Amino acid sequence: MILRANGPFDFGVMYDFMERQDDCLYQTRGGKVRRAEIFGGRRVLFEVSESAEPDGLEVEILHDEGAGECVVSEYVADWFDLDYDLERFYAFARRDGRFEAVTGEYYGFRMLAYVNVTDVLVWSIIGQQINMKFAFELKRRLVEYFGHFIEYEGEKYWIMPSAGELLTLTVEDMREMQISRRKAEYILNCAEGVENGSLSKEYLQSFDSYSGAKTHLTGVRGIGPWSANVVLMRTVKFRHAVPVGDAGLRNALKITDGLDGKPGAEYIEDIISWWGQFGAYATLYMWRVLG
DNA sequence: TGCCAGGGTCTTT
DNA sequence: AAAGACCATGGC
Repeated sequence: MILRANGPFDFGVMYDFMERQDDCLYQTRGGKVRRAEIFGGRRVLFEVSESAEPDGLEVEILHDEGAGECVVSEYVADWFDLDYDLERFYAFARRDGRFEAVTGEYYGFRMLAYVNVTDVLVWSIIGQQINMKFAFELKRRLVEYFGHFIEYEGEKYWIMPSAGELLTLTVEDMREMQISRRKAEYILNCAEGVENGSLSKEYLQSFDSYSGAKTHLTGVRGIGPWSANVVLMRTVKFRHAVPVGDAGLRNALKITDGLDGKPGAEYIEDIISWWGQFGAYATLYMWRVLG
């Protein structure tokens, strides 16, 4: 089946981006992306690739234990953020010189969302203050510990464990994976929140204001302003959300603004205020400045 | 080698 | 309110 985006979309640009990540929950090969998921206990493996039609993508289900096309297409649309009116961001970006090069080079690039709230919470904790390569390795160890995968054509496609399963871990279990003691505590704390509903996707989506949701998230131990904004940006899709203090964003601003050193908090706050409802996409494109 | 990495909490000034 | 210590470890 073919899905179409609300405005510009370039699967090739997305693929190049995804290829450079090392997320164990999807696999890139030969221009196609494969992912296994579980919906209501039914596992499914699907493949996403370039479509013949412009601004769209092709979805093919390779293995299905009863999830159905509808659920998968909804998932993919969410994952690639196909519903966002990207042209509106581009219209804004034309008034900010920082984006001149990147919006041209990466035209049709959209946010790669985290559909699964447990996934984004774990990532926003593991990803705190360590290099990305190591962070992806830690996530891989955590995921593979639970042994959920679909095997297809001799390859394993891993599935994120549920929050309930994460709760069966101890801090010591995660220490053996080289996850720090603090982060292990944070992960358990967040898994508990997903289980009891205080961090469920439904609940986070029920906030009608960005600041209300942010206040709720930062009240959770282990979730600071950076992590809260990662969750709000990439899962709940509040378009104002910017991971304040993000090292990549600061490095990018240093380049685009020709600064001598990294910008301070005040400097960034002013820019975020200017970006307004385009903050999330502005951040994504700023990250592309770094290559 | 030493600093940095897509930070956060807890303790001290 | 703001600044510092500490966490942990790999990458470059």
